[in-house]
Amino acid sequence: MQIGETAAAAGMTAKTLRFYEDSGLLPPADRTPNGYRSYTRKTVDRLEFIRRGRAAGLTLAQIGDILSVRDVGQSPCVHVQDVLAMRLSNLDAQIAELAALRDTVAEMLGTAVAGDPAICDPARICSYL
Amino acid sequence: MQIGETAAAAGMTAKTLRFYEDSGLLPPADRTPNGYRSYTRKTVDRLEFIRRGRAAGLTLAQIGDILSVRDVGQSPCVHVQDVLAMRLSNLDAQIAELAALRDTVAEMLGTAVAGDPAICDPARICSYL
DNA sequence: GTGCACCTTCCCCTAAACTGGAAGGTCAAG
DNA sequence: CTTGACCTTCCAGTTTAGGGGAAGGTGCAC
Repeated sequence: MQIGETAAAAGMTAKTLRFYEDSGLLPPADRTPNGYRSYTRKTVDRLEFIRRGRAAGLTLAQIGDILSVRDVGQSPCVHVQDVLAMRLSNLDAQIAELAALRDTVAEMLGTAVAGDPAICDPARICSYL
Repeated sequence: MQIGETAAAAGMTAKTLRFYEDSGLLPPADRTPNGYRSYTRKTVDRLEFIRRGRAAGLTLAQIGDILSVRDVGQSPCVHVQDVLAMRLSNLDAQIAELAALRDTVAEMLGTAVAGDPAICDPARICSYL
């Protein structure tokens, strides 16, 4: 597949794929004789993984860490285990943090819905937030 | 109050206040005869509102929308509800993605632990770390 | 009258994750 | 043979939320 088709399949632009290659999230693409990048279905899978990570609010660097561990397969390497364990606890911490924020926002929203808009005092802005 | 004192009262820096003024989140400050910006307690309230919004993960643009609705004399409550509801559903989606990713990583870790660490070649497998 | 801590504007810098555009190569269709 | 849709590299700009630091004014204490 050419870059545009691959990008479209993953819901991205060709620019983004080149950017990911430069950033090390994608390995240097195979080239056809004319110099065009050539991709396979596996690239689309990888891009979708990246997209899900981005949707989860991970940085490209964090996603890259996970991918690079994934790239060595199911290696029994102790260091890989360490990295994975660390990623896992980072993820747990991040989830806990977001969950706490979620509760805070839900509470703000609860207050907002419970309040009578007519009573909202413009001078104090809005006491919900 | 001078800018530094006001900023400190809101847990911010003077730079941030000037930036908020430039960004339209604060109205152009009153000036003392010597040209210094002069603030009142109301400014601190506004800054604290901004800080709470930021803590909830709202962008300055979203906070600015809420403030500008209030600034034309309308109660921003309904708008605040909308923004908070949207933020809440963003958070839920983000948490769900992170949880799915967490499972993936946990599974990778399970596979890694199942292997035999003794056959790990640190020079080859872990060189990218 | 000199420090010192404030304040002012101005402009540049940061990181992350792209996006746009220029200048040019490739290829199938009409 | 040319048009149009692709592709290539490279360089530059955008956005978010400020931070750094220069060059200079102000005001109070000693």
